[in-house]
Amino acid sequence: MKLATFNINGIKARIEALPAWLTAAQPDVVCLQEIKSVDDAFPRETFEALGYQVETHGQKSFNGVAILSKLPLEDVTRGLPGDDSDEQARWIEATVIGRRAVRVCGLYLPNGNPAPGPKYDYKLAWMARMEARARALLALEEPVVFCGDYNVIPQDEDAAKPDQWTTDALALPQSRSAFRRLLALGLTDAFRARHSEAGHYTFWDYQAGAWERNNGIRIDHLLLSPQAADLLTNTQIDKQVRAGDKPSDHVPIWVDLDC
DNA sequence: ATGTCCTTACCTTAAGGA
Repeated sequence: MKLATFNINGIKARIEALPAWLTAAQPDVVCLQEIKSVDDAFPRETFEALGYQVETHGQKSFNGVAILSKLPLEDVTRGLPGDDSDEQARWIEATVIGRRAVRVCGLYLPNGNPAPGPKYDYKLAWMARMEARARALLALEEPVVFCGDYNVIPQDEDAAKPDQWTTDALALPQSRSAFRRLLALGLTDAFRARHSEAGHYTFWDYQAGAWERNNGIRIDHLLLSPQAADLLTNTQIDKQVRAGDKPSDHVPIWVDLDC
């Protein structure tokens, strides 16, 4: 089962680049972030024609997540538990029926800038809610994958220029600490488990020639429950997508699970 | 380097978010 995550920065703007990557990469399951679309406006037919079931959790203008899957999906749920007043569309779950059933959580973690401030408070509260949800799913002792745009640079080696991020919500100690708490639950950062060296990124800002200078950061992650980690056979970042026509500022990252 | 891109609304131009 090839399972990917991709922050597309607007489904309308990526209506050519996303199908092109799907056709080339052939993932079984894709979690999308920042679809920036309400459910009714999502161009589902484009992806159904490529063989994908489409489940969206959108909102107007901002945020919005979706799951595309060539394998059957069951028990789709929308929204991160823990705050009924939260109206931001940043979380979707589904069970993928492959040779084994895998619970997939697609997430778009709040950016949190400027920090300190209410946006940073929201980020940290959201991460605490995610920790609680992860704890509940881990108790099932089944394969679970938490994938998406975490808006967290886990360590300095995950940024080309870590000095540029020291006061940013993506790299502040509280953000990194909350990310480490997820790992401490028993989750595995799939990419870091297979690639120990520095210099692998999933995001390059549109500004200031970040791509041309390879001034990137690694903020898109797939965290695996122990039962999913046991099935991990491969994981890669599709960096070349950033050099394509009309690219997102993020690129896809994926895992292969033996199931 | 105040450097770009996407979306929406106040819609041929600016603002908010990232």
